[in-house]
Amino acid sequence: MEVFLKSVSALNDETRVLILRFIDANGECCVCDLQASLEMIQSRLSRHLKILKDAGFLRVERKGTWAYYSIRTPLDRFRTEALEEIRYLSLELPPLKKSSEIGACKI
Amino acid sequence: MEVFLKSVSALNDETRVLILRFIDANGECCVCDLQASLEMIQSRLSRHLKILKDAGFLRVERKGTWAYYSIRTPLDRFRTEALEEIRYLSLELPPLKKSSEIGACKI
DNA sequence: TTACAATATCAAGATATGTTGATTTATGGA
DNA sequence: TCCATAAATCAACATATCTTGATATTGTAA
Repeated sequence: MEVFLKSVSALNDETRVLILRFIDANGECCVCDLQASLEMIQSRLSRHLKILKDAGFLRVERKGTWAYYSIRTPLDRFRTEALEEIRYLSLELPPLKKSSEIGACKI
Repeated sequence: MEVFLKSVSALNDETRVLILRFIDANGECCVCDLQASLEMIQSRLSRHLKILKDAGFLRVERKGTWAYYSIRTPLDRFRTEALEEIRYLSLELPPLKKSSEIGACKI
């Protein structure tokens, strides 16, 4: 029950659904890319990324001071279905801004 | 997004997961059966049943003053997967008390 | 070591959700 | 019509969650 509710409550927020969808569509992203692309302040983003990670949807890989988040694989059946459902929601994704690659990360 | 979040938020409560699991296991139940079996006060149960119904998991059929709730069919793919996930959670279901059938419904 | 950049965490306030007891609505029978 | 029962809704309070700005942590380079 706990694990199930943790997954479900992680999904129960529009911001996190958007983050999941965005990373699903664009692949691995670092926090500052997400900040730039999704126009969210850092503490807010960091909080939601942690929730998604703790719920088993995301993994983090640290490279120096950067933290790269990506969809965790393999996902179990329910999380896979949830992601699939999110994949076909009609929501407009902002374009990816790769601030980390062009050295524009000054947040 | 709205529909998805409505489904997800309906699942995001231990009480509602138990109710879904109970009705899934026992079939159509009236509110007073659920009250007796799950030992919940009427207003609490009624609230959660409404949320599950509005989220598309349950349907109601009224017979006189009784309201019978059952799993809505057909369920879409995501709701079906969610229900399947709930079906295999290790939670102990209380036995069904069919108070409505033996005329013991005096709540 | 010191400074700085990227990320994480904390504290406070705002909003949403769950619980309970009281009230209301709806249905059927006297 | 009037009453009783089942169910739904309301109001008040408690608890949880989200947002923001401030602070702490971690890694890199001078």
